[in-house]
Amino acid sequence: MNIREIARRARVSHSTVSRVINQVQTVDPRLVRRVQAVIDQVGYRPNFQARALARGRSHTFGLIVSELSGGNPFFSEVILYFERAAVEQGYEVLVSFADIETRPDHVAVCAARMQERQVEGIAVMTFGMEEQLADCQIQVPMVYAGADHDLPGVRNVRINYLPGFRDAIKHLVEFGHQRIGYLSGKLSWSSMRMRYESLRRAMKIAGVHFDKNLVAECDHTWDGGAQGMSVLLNLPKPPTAVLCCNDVAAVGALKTLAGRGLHAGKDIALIGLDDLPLCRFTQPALTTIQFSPHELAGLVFSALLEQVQGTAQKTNYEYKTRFILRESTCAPRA
Amino acid sequence: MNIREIARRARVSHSTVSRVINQVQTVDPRLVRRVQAVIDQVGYRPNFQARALARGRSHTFGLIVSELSGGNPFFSEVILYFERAAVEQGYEVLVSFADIETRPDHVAVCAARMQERQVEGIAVMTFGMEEQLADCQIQVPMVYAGADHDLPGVRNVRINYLPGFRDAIKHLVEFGHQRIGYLSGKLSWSSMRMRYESLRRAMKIAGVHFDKNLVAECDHTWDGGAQGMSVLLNLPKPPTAVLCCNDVAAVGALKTLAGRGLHAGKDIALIGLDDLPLCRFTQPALTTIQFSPHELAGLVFSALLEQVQGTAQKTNYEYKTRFILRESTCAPRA
DNA sequence: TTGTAGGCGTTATCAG
DNA sequence: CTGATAACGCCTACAA
Repeated sequence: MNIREIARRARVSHSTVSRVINQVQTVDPRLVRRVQAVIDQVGYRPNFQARALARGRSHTFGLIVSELSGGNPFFSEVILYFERAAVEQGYEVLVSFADIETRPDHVAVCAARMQERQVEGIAVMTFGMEEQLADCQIQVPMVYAGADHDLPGVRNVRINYLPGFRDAIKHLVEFGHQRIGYLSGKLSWSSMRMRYESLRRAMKIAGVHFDKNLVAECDHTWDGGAQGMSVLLNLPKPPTAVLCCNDVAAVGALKTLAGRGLHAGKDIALIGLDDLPLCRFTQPALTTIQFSPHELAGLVFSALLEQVQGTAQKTNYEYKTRFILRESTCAPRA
Repeated sequence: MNIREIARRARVSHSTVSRVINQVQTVDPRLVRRVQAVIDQVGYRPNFQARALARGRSHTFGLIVSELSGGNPFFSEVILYFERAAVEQGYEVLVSFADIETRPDHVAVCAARMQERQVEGIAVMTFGMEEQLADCQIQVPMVYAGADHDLPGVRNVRINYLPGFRDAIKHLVEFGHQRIGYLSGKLSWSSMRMRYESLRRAMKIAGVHFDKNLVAECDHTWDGGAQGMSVLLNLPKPPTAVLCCNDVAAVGALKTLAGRGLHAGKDIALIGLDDLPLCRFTQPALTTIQFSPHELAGLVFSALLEQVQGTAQKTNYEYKTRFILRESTCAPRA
């Protein structure tokens, strides 16, 4: 069923059908009704691909997230809210999971596939393994989230981790903590480097001595957090408070603590990052640094839309983290 | 940059370029090299939309999940594995989140949008609110996951909850439990009805008295689980063991227990459903009924592919749940 | 206001 | 084996 068949049945030309479909106001109301009747009757729906081809616009965006997202609820929300924003603006979303761990070029592969699909823009939310794209030939507007340096001609929604870390450290210092540890993700990821740097700056601002030995570079996963916390606890003088590179790692850390009969918020202070819905349901409820997938997805989408529409006024966007106080912190324990 | 421009630069006809792109073997090797050189040089990529239009195949599938998935890691894995399977077969995936709570017709709206995009098939993984689609005019193959009855002309990957529930109940009965409670999701969802029915059957098989008063119909969310557990604990004679409609609700229940100074695996037996990665990291590690998003996504994708290719031999597919023993159960407490 | 003709980028069917 | 030519379904001047 196509536009010509509708035209035949409604005894008009296919142009008229096209006009009716596109709500062109200059069509005779009687013809509109006649055409619409046929359309409704046969349940006709315009072919988006043909439309895109003729108009030269696909009304589709690409969204690349990292495959590690699998177990991490953060990304599922990013996808949800990005998609929702897109649909509101009449866009569709092509999602790709880039296997950035084992295939360094996978982001580029995904981007290339999307480009074949004529996406009008691509949002890259892999948080730290995106530099590889700098050299590959992508011809459509791209927006990154959380890249550590602005690539030429590419928009980047910067993540400002400092406010969150600063208030977190301030909070710990008020409790009297001086030995503050950190469960870092792999520092080969730029987002992990940024978090690490923000922590250092926050500690400097607060005037706390930064001890490199209290940093465990693990993996921003459940298991990674569990292992990292083991490492910290096995130190001759373990930290009295620990920040984590994300909530998932923090929950992993909680397991290790439990295994040793320790309680966050009582024996040790623990702080996560992301503010997953889960945080409200751990024992104790996890104090964290908010990094809202909802807001971030909205910001990235807006940035991409502006790029595509050419209405971009701002040259850089920023997402500010903030500290969320719950129950997993406490004063240092002797 | 299009096929004609490549042709001009390589001094051949666009047909030849098309043949080179499509690896037609009968082309003169010298021409192949010449064309390929130009393609590489200008970084040309074929326009998938035009291709789809000409071929009459979009190589795209639609995947509809429920919007509630936001906070629930289960769906993020479903999307990941479905997409991965699709890409392996040369398909792309259009994901939609259906807001089935507040917009009863949203699944149909999403499906319609996908149809305009010429998807070759649609997978509906909303687990229980899909009946509304029975009457809407979708012209492409569809596969459901976990619908409670087989709709005409529509494939359904049945979820067999019984094995998981049967072994779970058996396990509890061996511990000596007789007062077994259940935290159900809304029974207006067919998947929740199916779980409920499977539980009843499992208890019948085990010869345990089924007490309707020990069932709390809440919501399959973190908060829902927390509230439901409150209801059960407030009963004059609370259950000694509780099964939950999913892991997220179980984690919510854990919070309520903690708030009352009770411990799963010590004071009360608690069993979830889904086997999220998170289960290994709760305190105690959550015993659960496995419902693997990975396997399910693979099964649904295969079913859809078979439908589309017309190679479907099986008329029904089944996913079997299974019991996963961890540490959140114990003998009943006096 | 309506219809005709041409084009979007590709594939497919023919002769040559 | 190659190259015109005609689809695919739609949009859009331009002409009527």
